[in-house]
Amino acid sequence: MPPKRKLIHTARPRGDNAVAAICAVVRRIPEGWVATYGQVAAMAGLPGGARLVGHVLQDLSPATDIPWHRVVNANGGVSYSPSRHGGDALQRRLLEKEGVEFDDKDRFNLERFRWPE
DNA sequence: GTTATGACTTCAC
DNA sequence: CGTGAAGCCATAA
Repeated sequence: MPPKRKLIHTARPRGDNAVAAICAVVRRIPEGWVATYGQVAAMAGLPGGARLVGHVLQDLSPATDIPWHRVVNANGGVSYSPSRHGGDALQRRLLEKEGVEFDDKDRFNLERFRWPE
């Protein structure tokens, strides 16, 4: 057994560890439900890591089995950005296919579709 | 090392 | 209900 490491004063996993934690959480989101970036971050043990969640999702392979489209922002809507190259529109389409209803402001009832855990 | 940017959030106005 | 500022963390230049 290697000598004990000098110091690990962080209870918050970083790096690959964080990526794995985030993926594990997102994978648990049931079909027809959604979770916010902040919610996913908190569940992964990364309070305040909402932006990190976004970066992780952007790095995912296009053929990933992770339901990335069920991760939305705190306004109850899809986060639109030019850097997504249309992936944002795809996200909305996938959500609608799973039963999430958008209003004319491109938002849905977060209280109703938010993953309860 | 610093600065700028981004699939974010929250609070003040 | 919209806007702006500050906080947050990783990445790119």
